[in-house]
Amino acid sequence: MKKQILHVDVNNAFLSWTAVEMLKDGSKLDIRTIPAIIGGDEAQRKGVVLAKSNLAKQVGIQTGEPIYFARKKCKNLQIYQSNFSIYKKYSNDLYNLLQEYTEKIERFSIDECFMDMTEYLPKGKNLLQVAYEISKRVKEELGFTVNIGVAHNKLLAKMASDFEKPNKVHTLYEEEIERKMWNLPVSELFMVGRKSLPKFEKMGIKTIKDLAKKEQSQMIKIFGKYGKMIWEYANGIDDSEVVYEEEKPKCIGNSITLPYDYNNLEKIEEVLVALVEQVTYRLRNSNMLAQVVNVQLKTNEFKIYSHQRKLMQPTDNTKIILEEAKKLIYETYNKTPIRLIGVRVDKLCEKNEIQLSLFDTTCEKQTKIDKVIDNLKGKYGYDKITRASKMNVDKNIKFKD
DNA sequence: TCTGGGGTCCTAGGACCC
DNA sequence: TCTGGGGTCCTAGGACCC
Repeated sequence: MKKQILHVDVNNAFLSWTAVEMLKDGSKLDIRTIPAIIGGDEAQRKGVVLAKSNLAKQVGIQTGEPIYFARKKCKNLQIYQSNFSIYKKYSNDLYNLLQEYTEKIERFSIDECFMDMTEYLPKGKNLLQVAYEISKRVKEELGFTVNIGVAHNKLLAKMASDFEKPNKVHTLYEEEIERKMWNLPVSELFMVGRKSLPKFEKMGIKTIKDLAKKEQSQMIKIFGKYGKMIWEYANGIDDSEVVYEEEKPKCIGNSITLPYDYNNLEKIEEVLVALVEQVTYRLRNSNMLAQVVNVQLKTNEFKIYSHQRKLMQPTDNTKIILEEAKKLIYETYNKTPIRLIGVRVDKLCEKNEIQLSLFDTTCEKQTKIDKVIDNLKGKYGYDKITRASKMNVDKNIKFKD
């Protein structure tokens, strides 16, 4: 039986949600109707475009580009700061509304959901009618608009939701692939990024149809697994399921671009402490243990070095992970100016999956300290409680909760 | 490029085992 | 050692997504 899939994608999510929040706060201005972007803090060297209004898009502003360039393209561009706690709230509002239609919802990102409606179509309604109903309700009840892709698999639903925007519903059934999808440039295909584009061009692949018409064996020969996947995508083939049960994270990371390049291991270490504290806090909150610690340094020339090491035992202990991270930093740092520092814990496992007896007794004291601090953070706010070491960190750096 | 931050997945190469 | 072949595990790096 064919699957009945919807892909719901919020139009200009961060910008729309900011607009709705501002209107709710009494603003007379709807920033969706002017050239506007959501961006990071330029003073903190995080000045990239995170979202744009349609008018900003019309002058050629692109997501991910430096605000500096965006401003050049548009003199009267309005720039608003991102606020992820607001985005999370609106994302949840959307998810709750969608849940009235099916329990099989995959939260693909903060602003995108896949819905498997196969066993959940209401009597007398088809998939397309449900899509229109959702579209209308989201706009009326939540105040922002979505694009909805209607198809028989996830890939085609996702491609469909990317057609004309905003506030549109599009179908992409198998018999429509040739007419609606094959004429698009191959760069529009999901999972075709800027690195593979030049390679495709050399092979004479310009459109999705060009890719679809290549021999699959040739694509596999050149690109391996990746080649197989995108050839199937170009042909509208995708049998993956909507993953509606919440999955445990596989890694947890935190990184920060520094306000200026660091040349000094001590300063790097101070930042590292704050990053590790946040990562291990989240790790404990998710009831997981880490088996691998990874650190990452980005130089002023954007070269990225990373080092990782497997731990003797899985842990969620701040001190153990910090010690490992410090060692890794010593091994990674080669005295070039550092632009970004990152810490990640990897190969996570469930806490109850492993034997805790030995682990518990060897670092009982540290575990208790972590617990006390976590409780205080939970009670008074993450940023209100801090270890003494973090007090020394550059006052210019704004860490995240 | 004056180029963020959070993830997932894949691959190549080396170490080590029998 | 002028050293085979297959398998697993580990690390570094890179591609892609939003």
